[in-house]
Order: sequence, then structure tokens, then C-alpha cells
Amino acid sequence: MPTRTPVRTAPLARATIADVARQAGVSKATVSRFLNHRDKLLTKGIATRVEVAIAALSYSPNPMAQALKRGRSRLIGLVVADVSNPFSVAVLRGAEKACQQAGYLLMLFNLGNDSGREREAIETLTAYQVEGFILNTLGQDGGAAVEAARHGKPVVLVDRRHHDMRADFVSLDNADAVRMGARHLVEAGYRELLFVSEPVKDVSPREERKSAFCRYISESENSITNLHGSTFESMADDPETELSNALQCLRQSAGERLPGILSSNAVVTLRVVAAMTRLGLRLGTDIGLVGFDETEWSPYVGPGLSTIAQPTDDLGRIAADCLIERLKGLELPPRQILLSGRLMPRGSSVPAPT
Amino acid sequence: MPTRTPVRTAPLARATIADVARQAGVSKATVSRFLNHRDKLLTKGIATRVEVAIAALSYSPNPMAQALKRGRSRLIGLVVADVSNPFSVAVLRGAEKACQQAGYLLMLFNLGNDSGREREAIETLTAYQVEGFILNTLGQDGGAAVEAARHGKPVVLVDRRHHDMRADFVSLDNADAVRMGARHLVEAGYRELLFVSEPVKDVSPREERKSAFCRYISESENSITNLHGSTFESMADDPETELSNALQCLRQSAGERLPGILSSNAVVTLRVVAAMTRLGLRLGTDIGLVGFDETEWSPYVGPGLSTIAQPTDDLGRIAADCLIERLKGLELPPRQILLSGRLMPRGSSVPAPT
DNA sequence: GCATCCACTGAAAACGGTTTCAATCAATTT
DNA sequence: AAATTGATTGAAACCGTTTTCAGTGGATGC
Repeated sequence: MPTRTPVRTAPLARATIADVARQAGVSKATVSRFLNHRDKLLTKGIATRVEVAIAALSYSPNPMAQALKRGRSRLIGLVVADVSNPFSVAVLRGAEKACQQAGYLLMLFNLGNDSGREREAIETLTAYQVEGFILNTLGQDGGAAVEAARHGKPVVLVDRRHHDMRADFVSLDNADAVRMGARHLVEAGYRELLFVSEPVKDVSPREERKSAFCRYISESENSITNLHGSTFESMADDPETELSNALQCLRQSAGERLPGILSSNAVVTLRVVAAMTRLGLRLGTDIGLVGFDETEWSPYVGPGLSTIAQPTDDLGRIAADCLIERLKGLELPPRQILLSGRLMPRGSSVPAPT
Repeated sequence: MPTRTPVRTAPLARATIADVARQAGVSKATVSRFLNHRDKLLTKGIATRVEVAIAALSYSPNPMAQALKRGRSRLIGLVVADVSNPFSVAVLRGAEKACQQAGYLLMLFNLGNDSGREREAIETLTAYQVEGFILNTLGQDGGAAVEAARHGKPVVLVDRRHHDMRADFVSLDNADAVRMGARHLVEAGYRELLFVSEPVKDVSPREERKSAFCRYISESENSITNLHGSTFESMADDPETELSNALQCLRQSAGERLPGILSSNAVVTLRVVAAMTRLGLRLGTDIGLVGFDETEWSPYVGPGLSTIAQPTDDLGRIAADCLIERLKGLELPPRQILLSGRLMPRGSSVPAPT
């Protein structure tokens, strides 16, 4: 079936409000009033005349001109650390849906893990008159974001916190999630625990997860016999061999204890899996593994990866909703919204039957 | 270390060209000339006066106003079938990089696999005066895109073709890639071949891959003894059980031949893996598998997934470059750019040693 | 019957840029 | 020395909206 083509040939240039006014025999002001206050202000007869003119020309107002005049653009800026990170994509999807429902459009800026471009991102987006920001950024240079906030644009932070900024913050409850993962490993029988993360630097979720892990260990050392924990940050230059070494060390220091790993996100998890594969170690039986971030492939690598699923769609949606509330004029001290994760136990945290 | 704050307090409202003109003691026109024709037209003294005024006010022109006046927005619309598809994301990354280098900004519209929103996407994007489109869409309703083209906006198609549209087209060389994958299975010893795809409908890459598969089979039946092939499209409602049944059938009709599967993209691949896991079948030894789309997790599911890697970054980059060339005024009949894939052989296409 | 009020509507001024057109002025030509 | 030229610059119009301000008319109050 061929696609049906419109009956009239579409106008080559978009119709403007002046065209509509002429067609309806009214002034531009009247057309504008029809659009913005519907028929509250207009005589019935005139209103319908405008209506048919609009339909006839299939007119829709130029958002650029609207933005210029009213200073509002119906645009929301989303700055994302790395689109190839499934977490960011999931947040994007959630935020997008919420924005569309509220009549906003998302303008995406991907940092590609290049922290230097954070300022550039925010400046570009402000130039396009975005009304607010959803930031999931590297945090190296909070300056730009602070400046945005000072320009009066509301900001919502997702996952990555900036302590020196007064802004809403939406995130996984990292402390709770870490506890959940670690406790699961312990209950499964693993006693020599290792937390593996990318370089912590100042990236807030990494800090929080790492310190929550340390806290869990020191809190549990007394009640759980033979428990031991340590942490490892893979360096940027050669994570492969480093990680292999770390795993070897882990097994040595484990002695007769079962070693188990808590990895701080999906890419780290994959690196751990890679290292174990290289070393010929079996997931679960040789080393237990629980990783942050549930993905569609988690069930199928090795015996299944145990993960801590983040409510990514909710995070994105709630972030967008927060922002939109602020745009509607909500005045409130900065909120902090923490959502809990969900443990997805699978084969990678099941030790060999003794 | 605290973030350094600018010395002067930043202005609450963005500086306008009028502010700069006043500060420099010149007219708006002069400032505009400085911005657009640099110092080609201006006296040295005036140019520097404008320059310092701009720096002092940290002025940058309002893109909305520019877009309104010149009718060009430095915006490119990217419509994507589904951001959760890693292929789309990879294309997005490539396109984004190319756009940024050329001074364009990408405006993303995600269809979320909802074909009904294709028209909405294009209309929204044209409303924002995007100068051109990169389309990776469902193809159900090419009408909107055709209309966009008629409005004079250049369009580049990625991966999904619309036969009734005269536009540049950038894609994987599907026929070649299918041949590569199928031949690999055959050379590994698999003889009962099954091509698994999502519903083909009118989605061009699915069509192309399916028909290329059939062509390969019929061309090779003579030269390769005992070769047999068939195809399967998973339906929308219950792909799980259907696929399980299909696999059972495959093994039955295989007889003593080794069964092998060619799957049409990453999500199908994962479904196949899931079905095999449910049925207790081993990848490679029980059924061979080669799947379209390389991902970072391919090496780690089962014995490693054999894949056909698409040059996704290149696809995105080239698409963007094509579009930008058109925007610069290049007049040429529609081009068709096909890039070849790369086979990544892994354990899932290695039969058990006999 | 005339002044007052109200409800609608149109003309015009913004918004922040770009571009055309005209004006100025120094330098050159005659 | 007067006229012509060319290079710079400013004033004003315009892009497509929204919004203020003023004006029109009919309905009401006396």
C-alpha cells in the first residue's frame, strides 16, 4: 500500500501567523490570542474563523520565535557522562518520556566521558535557551553547573552529586544497595570480599559505594567470623593486567575463605568477567560476583550475573518531573530523592556445592 | 580545592548585542559584523573595542534569534528507532562527534519503537528549524520524511531505507555481511541453517538480510552437499515459546546435520541464547550461532558469541558528514554508501570436536 | 438621550539578532 | 580646489511571535 500523500501540495515554506491572520481576515494579535488563551477572549465567530484558517494552512507556531519573545523555549538540557553507558541511556529514556508528556523537548549533550567538555555543554545548552538542566556528569568541574544555577535555571542532578550546589538530587540509594550486595555475597558463603571500582576521583557514586562497602565490612567483622574485605580501583592506563593481578592477590589472601567481588558498575563487571576468563576462573565457584547495573545480557554471561538493578527509568522520569515542577514555579529547598535497588541473584554468586 | 568563582559577579541575564554595542560605543550592526565577518569589514580600532566589550560582558549571540533571522539554526535532527538499541546509540555517538566538529548540534528524537510517532518526530523537529535530518526509523510511515524532503530539508537515511525517497543512504552492506556469516557457519560444519529475525514487515535491513540469506542458500545448495536453510520471524506477542518451538523443529529437521543459526540483530541473538538456555542446549556444540551486531558483552556470553560487527561509529559519522555536505550546498544525485561488516568468530560457531 | 462601562479587537512595540540602505569621511583623480 | 571614489559605520527594517495600549462598538445607568 503506497503512503497516502496529502491532497493539497504542502506549502514550501511554513505558514506564519501573519498568513493565518490574512487568511482569516483578522489581526496577528487575534490569532495569537486564539493559540494561547483559546477562546477565552474571543468571539465565537472569530474563533472558528481562525481555527479553520489554521487548519487550512496547517499552521503551527515557530518555537524559535516563541522562545525569543517569551524567553521560554520548552527545551530541557540533558547532559550525560557517556551515552554508551547503558545506565545513561536508561535515564535518558525515562526523562524523555516525562518531558514529552509535559510538552518539553530534550536537548541531549553527550560528554563522551570527556570531563573537559562539561562547561562547553552547559554553555551551549544555555545559549539555546534551555529552561533547565538534568545533569549526569563527571563532576570534575562543577563550576559551569553552579553558574547555570546562578543564572536562575533550575538544575536536577542524577546519580552524580555536587556537594557545593543547591539542587535537587535523584539517585539510587547507594549505601543500601552496597549493603544488599555485600550481605548477599556473605550469606552465599563468600568471606574474602573485594570491591572493584573505576578510579574514584571525585565521582560521587563511586565514593559512596566504596565507603559504604568499607563501612559494611567494619560493621560486620565482629558478627561474622572470618570476614575480610578490601577495595581496588582500576587505573586508566592498563586495567586488564592490573585487574588480573588483583584477582590473583585476592585468591592468595583468601586462603581457605571463598573470595567474592562486588563491582561498581556494568563496565567494571565486564572487565572482571574478562579477567576471570583469562585466568580460567569460574564465576561463582572460584570467585563470587555481584555487579551494579542490570542489563539485558546479565542472565546469559557465564552462569548468569548476579546484579543490583537500578530503577533507571524511574530515576530519569523522577528527575524530569522534579525539574518540571521547578519550572512551574515550585519553591522548595533542594530535595534528595533516593530510590532503592533490587538484587537479582544468579549463578555468579552461587558457590560450588561442597 | 574549591571551584574558582569568576571575579566579577556574572550578569543575571545574558548580555545582548545591544549591551555590547553600548559598552563599545558602536552600533549593533557593527557588533554583528564583527561576529560574522570578523575584521574583514572593520577598522582595527573599532574591532578591538568590540572585542573587549564582548569579552567584558562574556557575550555570546542568542542562537534562537539568529535562527529566526537567518532561517538557519545550526541544528540537526536525529530520529532514532530505539535508543535502547546499542546500534542506534553507536550511530548517535558517531553522528554527534561529526556534528560537533562542524559546529552543529544534534537534536535527538527517540521513537521508542513506536512507529506512530515518526510523523510527530519530524514535525517537532522541523518546528525547531532543524536544517536537516538523519533518520534511522521504522519506515512504516515514510510520508513524514518525504514531506520533510519536500520542504527542502536534506535527509540522510541510516540503516533503514525508504525506496520512495530520494535521499542519501548509509548502511552496512547487508548482502555481503549475511553471506559472510552464513559461509562462516557452513565452513565450520553447520549444514542446517536457520535465519532468525524480528517481523520483517517493511523494515529494509530485515528484508535485505532475509532475502540475502535465501539467495545464499539457493546459490550454495548445489556446490555444498547436504546444505539446507530456512527462515523464522518471531512474532510480537510471544517470542519466547515460539522461538523455543522453532529451535526444536530445527533440530528435528536437521537429522544428522549440524544446525546453525544466523540471527538478525543483537536483541534477537539474546532471545536465541535465552531459548537455548531454557532448552538446555549448548552454544556451538548443539546449535551454532552467529549474530548481527557486536557488543561489549559478546565475548562473554556462553563460549563467546560469534558476531558480525557493524562499523557503527563510521556509519554515524558518515551520515552526519553527508548531511553537512548537503547543507553546504552540495548538489548530487542521492548517494548510497555501503560499509562492510567484520566477522568476529568465537565459540558459538565452533562445533564439538568429533 | 447621553455618559459610562465592558468586552473585543487591531496597531504597534518589543524580543535579539542580521542585512539593506544611506550617510560620512578620507583619499584619490582631474 | 572641486569632484569622484571607496571604505566604514549607523539607522532602520525585518524574522515570527507575544503583549501592551488604544480604539471600537454595544449594552447599561442616569
